[in-house]
Amino acid sequence: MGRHSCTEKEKLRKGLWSPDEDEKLYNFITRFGVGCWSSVPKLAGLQRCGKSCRLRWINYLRPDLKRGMFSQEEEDMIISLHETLGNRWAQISAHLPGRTDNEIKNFWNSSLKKKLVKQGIDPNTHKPLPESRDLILQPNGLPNLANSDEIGQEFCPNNVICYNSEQKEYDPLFLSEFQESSDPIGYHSNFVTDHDHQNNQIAGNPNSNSNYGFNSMPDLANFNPGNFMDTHLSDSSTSRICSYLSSSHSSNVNSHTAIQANNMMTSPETSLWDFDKKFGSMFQFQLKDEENSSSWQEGTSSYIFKNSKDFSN
DNA sequence: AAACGGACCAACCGCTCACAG
DNA sequence: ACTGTGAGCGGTTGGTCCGTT
Repeated sequence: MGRHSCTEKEKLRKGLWSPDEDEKLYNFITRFGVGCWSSVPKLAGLQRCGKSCRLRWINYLRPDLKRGMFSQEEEDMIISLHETLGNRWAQISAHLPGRTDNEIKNFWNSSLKKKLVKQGIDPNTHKPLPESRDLILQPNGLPNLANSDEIGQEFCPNNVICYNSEQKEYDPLFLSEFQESSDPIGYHSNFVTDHDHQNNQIAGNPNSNSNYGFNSMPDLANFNPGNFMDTHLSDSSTSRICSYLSSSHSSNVNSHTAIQANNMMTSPETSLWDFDKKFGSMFQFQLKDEENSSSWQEGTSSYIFKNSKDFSN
């Protein structure tokens, strides 16, 4: 007898989450906190398995998620942590606040791994590849000057010329790789400063040139809920917006969001989980009723989640 | 303009672990 | 000690986007 996925037991939805589902889950978790995931779908009125809800919350809806491009510091830290921890993404993500294991894993597989290979470093062992080039770049993108005697050209930060010393040929690909990793502001435009973080300006700011799929995000730094239009939204924007809205009363966005998230988790309302054991179906009714009573958060978030594509397939 | 291919990322699957009964 | 259940984790897949031909 093989295992069955949670969606096989009942007719449960799979695939991408709709804004409506996101809203239900977000409202439920912010109200009652994280408890027994297996009863979340029932209580929140979702046709999903608890596992799917958990993943959606952790990887997407959580208000303390950072999103946006990885900074050079984060990149270095991932490489360094991977060297000691291996593919233990959850442990690695524990060292990077606001980043999920899934996000780091994807970043590693899609970008960092290739970058290391091109730098002549085995991404598994973090040691130089046997056939690696003579010029080994450090994780921060700078050349390892310990080997500089063997390098045909001197290292010059603004006018670097790189040679494969076997062929003594100019290697444009290698050069572009170097620039990409060493010039985070210019070429990549993905450098995220502490200042950016503090002002929550990373995602959605068209000036930030984020190429991580948040191009349709609104500029949250200048966001005005009154002028908020449907066109500002994408399916990947909702958590950021909720985060913003949740914290819009405070000038210190990040700390307020963190406190709110913390309060959320320790909310006395989490007693719902005990309550559910006895009065599950009855409470579901009550919960639906409560959703109709509006608060600023529900009002704004349902406004947000209503938008976007049709996910009803 | 259409077809194609690669990159990226969200989400699923299946396994392991922890814990309660 | 054993068993069942739920949570957590890592590998993998499939859809979408975007650049190239």
